[in-house]
Amino acid sequence: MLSKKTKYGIKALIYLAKQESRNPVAIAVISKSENISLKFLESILLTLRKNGFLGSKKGKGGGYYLLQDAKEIKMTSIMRILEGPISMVPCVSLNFYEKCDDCPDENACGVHRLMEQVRDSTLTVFKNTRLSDLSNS
Amino acid sequence: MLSKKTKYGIKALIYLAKQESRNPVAIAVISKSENISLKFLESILLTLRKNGFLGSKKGKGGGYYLLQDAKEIKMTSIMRILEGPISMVPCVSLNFYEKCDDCPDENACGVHRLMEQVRDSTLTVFKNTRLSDLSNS
DNA sequence: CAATAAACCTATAAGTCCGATAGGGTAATT
DNA sequence: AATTACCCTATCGGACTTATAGGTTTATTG
Repeated sequence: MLSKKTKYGIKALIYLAKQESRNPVAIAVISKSENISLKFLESILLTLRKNGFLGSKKGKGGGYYLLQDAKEIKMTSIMRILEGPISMVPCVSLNFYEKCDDCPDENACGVHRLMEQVRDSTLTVFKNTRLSDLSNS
Repeated sequence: MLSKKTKYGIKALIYLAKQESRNPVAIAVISKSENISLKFLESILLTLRKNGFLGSKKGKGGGYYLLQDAKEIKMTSIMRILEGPISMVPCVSLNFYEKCDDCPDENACGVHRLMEQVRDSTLTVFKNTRLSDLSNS
């Protein structure tokens, strides 16, 4: 399941990508437009800023803005920051690998092989989608 | 994330598919072989039986066995029984659809469109994989 | 027919994680 | 100086997952 954190985060990024200028947009504005709890969104945008996606400006007229062009932002990187692993199982994760307790031999494990395929197909979608693909139209 | 319930369920099904005969296999046997908590596995096999995947036999010499040929069992149906929705978001689910609270127009939602693609690509994997594909080799 | 084996069923405990809230701190504008 | 809006930490309630406990029923076997 996609967490609301990720869902809201992507929605906010799309919102910012739709802006014509790169003027800061206040959290409250995004929050109202997208029906997202203000405080929750606050924490999400904070992590997006800390991870280099967003810049921020304090004080009156302040807010968040995209640091890169939406065409340059791959969904893989957004997903990994907000959601964490893309794989359904840690033993198949490229960026968040963990061994299974129960499984003595990954190569002999059918679940492992199945989940590798799922990971690859999902990854293909995220790799081929940029933020701009979601904000246009 | 794939729940342990699903992971264990699939492993048990693979184990049963690997049996040469269709003689019943006791839960305890599978539990030990696959390092799965006995009681937990018990409840998983029970739901698999109630959903028509497994038959069971009580008493001494009893256990569980596959009802269909492993070639006939699609991963989609296993996943939907054990894990529930295949989509990452309810608003995109074919079998477990739910509307989003926040989203006024699904077609205008970028997350929605992205997750449709993820659903389709994952679904393709599950549709093209049968239990026999995981138990052979 | 008694003993045993193994599936069946319900309840519940323990733990974890998510979503949300609270409350104040800090920096920039007016 | 006052206001605005981002920054940061802590915490809470609820939901879900994993696992355990304990007993019931059915079938086999000696």
